[in-house]
Amino acid sequence: MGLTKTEIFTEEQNQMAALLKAMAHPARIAILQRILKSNTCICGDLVDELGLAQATISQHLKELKNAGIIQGTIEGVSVCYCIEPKTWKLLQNQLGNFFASYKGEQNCC
Amino acid sequence: MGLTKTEIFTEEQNQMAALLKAMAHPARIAILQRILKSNTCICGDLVDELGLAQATISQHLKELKNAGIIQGTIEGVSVCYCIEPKTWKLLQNQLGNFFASYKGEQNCC
DNA sequence: AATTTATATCGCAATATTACGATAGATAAA
DNA sequence: TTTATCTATCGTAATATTGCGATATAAATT
Repeated sequence: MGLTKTEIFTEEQNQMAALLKAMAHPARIAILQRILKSNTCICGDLVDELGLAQATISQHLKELKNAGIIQGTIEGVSVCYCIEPKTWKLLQNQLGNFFASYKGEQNCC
Repeated sequence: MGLTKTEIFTEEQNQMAALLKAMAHPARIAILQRILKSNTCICGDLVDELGLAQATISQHLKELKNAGIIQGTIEGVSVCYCIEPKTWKLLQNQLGNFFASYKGEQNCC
């Protein structure tokens, strides 16, 4: 096995899980924080800032890009990464609703 | 390899990644949704509702419990799971701040 | 054209995850 | 006490992830 049974879940559940999974790594959190911090986009400064090899960073960026969380634009020699607004807001809403649907402490546990 | 280099990241980055990772599976999203939906706690109804084997569900519940997202209380023969309010609110805040720190579309990508 | 610079991809090794059958443990019911 | 019920754990197979060196690609500079 080792293969998630996506077919038994809803589209929404699979999508949310995929987006969370793309974010669920400290390096990718750090990359996103770095993009968010600088108002402008981020190129390969990441390799110097995080303590990971260039190949590894490139792989993490690819995962964030594949998930649709960031987008990259070629800017001469380097590539310019920034947040993909559409996905960002979608996930923000989904998570917002999800967490807000918790109605406080119950009386059973 | 295959081992995340947690030592080069901040405590906050590692914690957030760990919590997101615990949620980043459609079955675990479904479990959480089920707990959230019913105002009371949830025992083993999950095995009938989701299309996964009992051992698999138990494993997913364990992961959510280890991450501190849910808690389980033994209730006779069955076990009663519900949200762990502290972790829930922590993650809610962390994610809220994280997503809110995006300052809209920039001019470079 | 040759060189430098920035990023992507390949291939690999180590480790982690997912799923499940089989089985164990623990409480309730008969 | 025996049986039924519910959940946890073990063991295992299939697959995925993480990290990196080596190498490829592609644009800019000399």
